[in-house]
Amino acid sequence: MNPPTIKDVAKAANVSVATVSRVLHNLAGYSDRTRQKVMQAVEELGYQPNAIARGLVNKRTQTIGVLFPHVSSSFSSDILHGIEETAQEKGFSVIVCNTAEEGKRTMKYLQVLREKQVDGIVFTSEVLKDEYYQAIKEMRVPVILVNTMSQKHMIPYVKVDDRQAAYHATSYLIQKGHREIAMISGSLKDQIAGYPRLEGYRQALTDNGIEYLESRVAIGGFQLERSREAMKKLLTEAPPFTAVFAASDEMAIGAMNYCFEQGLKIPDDLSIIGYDDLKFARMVYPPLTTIHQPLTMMGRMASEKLISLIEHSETQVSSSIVSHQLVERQTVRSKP
Amino acid sequence: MNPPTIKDVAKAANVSVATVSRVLHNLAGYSDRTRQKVMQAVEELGYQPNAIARGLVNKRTQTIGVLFPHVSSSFSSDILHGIEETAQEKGFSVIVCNTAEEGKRTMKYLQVLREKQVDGIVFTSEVLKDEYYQAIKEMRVPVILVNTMSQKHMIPYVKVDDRQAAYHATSYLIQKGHREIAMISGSLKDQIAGYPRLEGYRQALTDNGIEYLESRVAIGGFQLERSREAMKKLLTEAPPFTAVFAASDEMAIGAMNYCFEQGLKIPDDLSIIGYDDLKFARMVYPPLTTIHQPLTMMGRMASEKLISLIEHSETQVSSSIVSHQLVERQTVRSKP
DNA sequence: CTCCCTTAAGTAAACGTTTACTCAAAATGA
DNA sequence: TCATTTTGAGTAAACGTTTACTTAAGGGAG
Repeated sequence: MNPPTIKDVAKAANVSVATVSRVLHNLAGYSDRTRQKVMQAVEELGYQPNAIARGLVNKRTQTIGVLFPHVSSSFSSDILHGIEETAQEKGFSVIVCNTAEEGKRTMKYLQVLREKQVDGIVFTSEVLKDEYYQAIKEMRVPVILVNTMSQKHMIPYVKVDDRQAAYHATSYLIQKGHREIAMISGSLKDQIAGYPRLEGYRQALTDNGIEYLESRVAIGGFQLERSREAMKKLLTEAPPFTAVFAASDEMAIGAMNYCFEQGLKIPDDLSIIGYDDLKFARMVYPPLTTIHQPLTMMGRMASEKLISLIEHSETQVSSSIVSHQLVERQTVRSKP
Repeated sequence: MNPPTIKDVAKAANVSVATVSRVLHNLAGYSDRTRQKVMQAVEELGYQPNAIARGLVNKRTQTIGVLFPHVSSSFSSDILHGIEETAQEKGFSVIVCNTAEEGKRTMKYLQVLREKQVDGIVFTSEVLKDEYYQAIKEMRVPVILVNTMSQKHMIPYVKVDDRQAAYHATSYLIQKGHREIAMISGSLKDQIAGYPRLEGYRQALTDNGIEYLESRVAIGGFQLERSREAMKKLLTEAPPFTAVFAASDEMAIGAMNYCFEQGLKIPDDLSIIGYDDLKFARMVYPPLTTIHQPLTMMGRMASEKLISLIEHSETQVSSSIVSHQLVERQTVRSKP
């Protein structure tokens, strides 16, 4: 009563397992008549190949692992969506691994992925510690970084240029006539979403002959509450300003929230530009002007790169800086 | 230069593979000295067991498959988060399967999961067609339904009582003094998020002696645009009303958006209550009063049930109606 | 008619584990 | 001291495939 195996098919069709395997793989070496017998047996028994057994001999599982710092965010799930989509098109399955805050579970998961013999790994939104790098190197499978990178190790990545995008956002505000521009930034220790974005902001200011004032930068985590506080701080402590660049949509929304509570109107009293273009950026009111990161596409690209690395074991690493896009909605207005 | 196998360890430790296996599994049958030799060899070679080989003999892969109609939504990713979390605690990995719109890829994915020999399946937010049921039955692995159910087949599920929750939402509006209450509903053909919620709404009205008017119900898809249109229709065509119950947060936000554009104030001019309590429900302004579905917890419960079914092959199905919660924020106000 | 090549198929090893058996030596008991 | 049990280990089959190698038969060229 166990699921039928290739042996059962062979017996039913009165041929050897090798022959069954051959017709199933469309290889040569059998007559049309044999083919028919085999197919019929397959049909009658409802035979389905066992990918585990196949994986054992082929040393390929057609499975990739994807590591995320926090699976539930809209951000990660958009990336995942892209990854999963092309993976499945190319015949791969994806195992999701939520590494939790601080990557507490990263090492454990890396081990699981190794034991499960995944063919490749996508590593997202987290800095690639040496420890991780070593572990992955030992597994001898390709990796792709998404929304993160490593200057120490040559690993292909897919991300937008955060510095440039932040520069773009800030320049846009300047171009709209703003000169007193505040920023809500992530932690400066954050080498991806923190420091580079601040640098882009600062550079844009400088390039346009505007003085960079530390007092106009508030550090607020990426969560809602922290950014409300940041906005509050900015509003009370900072010199007057007419626009703010928030390092994430979530921050922008938090800031907007606080402004509304204080009776400030957006964009009339204050312009705001966000970063990420998460789904809810266009759902809030007024719809948020922001920097669009093509997350789903980035996921797709990562998947493609990874799979081509797996299948052709190309050794050349090729990273992609994908271009962001500034999407104008209704939270920034020109200052006359 | 291939990864070391148990044989390599055996050779290095000068024992048989059986012995290595035994010490690795903490079984009896070896001296302390042998244990040490083995452990040392494991250490030196950096041996990691091959889960594929293990899966082949044990007929267990420690992997579950999770089917989603649309991976990228906040809704699904919260459920996924819960599932993944407890799965990993219990030593299981999860393969995500995005079945796409209309479950176009469901059958294909079911086959993949079968070939990959997953130990169980979580099926979410989609109606379980007979075809799916048959396929799963043939795989002989346990299934858990999340946010959906089947009255035809006895399959354990985890969901909130949509009818009751909608009743609750509507009653709440009534209790706040509203008597002219409109609704933005999903398709009535939707047996989960559509029809039952409308029924709950209607029942609450009736039970409170309020006439149910079909003109006060607008059908709008679950996306933003559709719900904006629905709100527009309501505003122009429906008799006057002071509150609206939206069958999803997304709908509620769309409706609010449209109201803002029309200069209506929420909750001053119109009260709105949503459904789901997605992350952004408390991020919009004003924060949305809504029905909370404990999605992450539902995911955890599903995982737990599934794994206990896998491990103890209990035959009793036990479903859970988890309780929703009405979370009061700022989009509903009492009518004097 | 032979020789050789092609075609159609079978045999068996290999993939890396787990585990039921087997077995020798050591420990125990009388 | 001898019989019996316990302990520490090894042997080999099994899991379900894939695939290199072998083989037998058939067909064509000379």
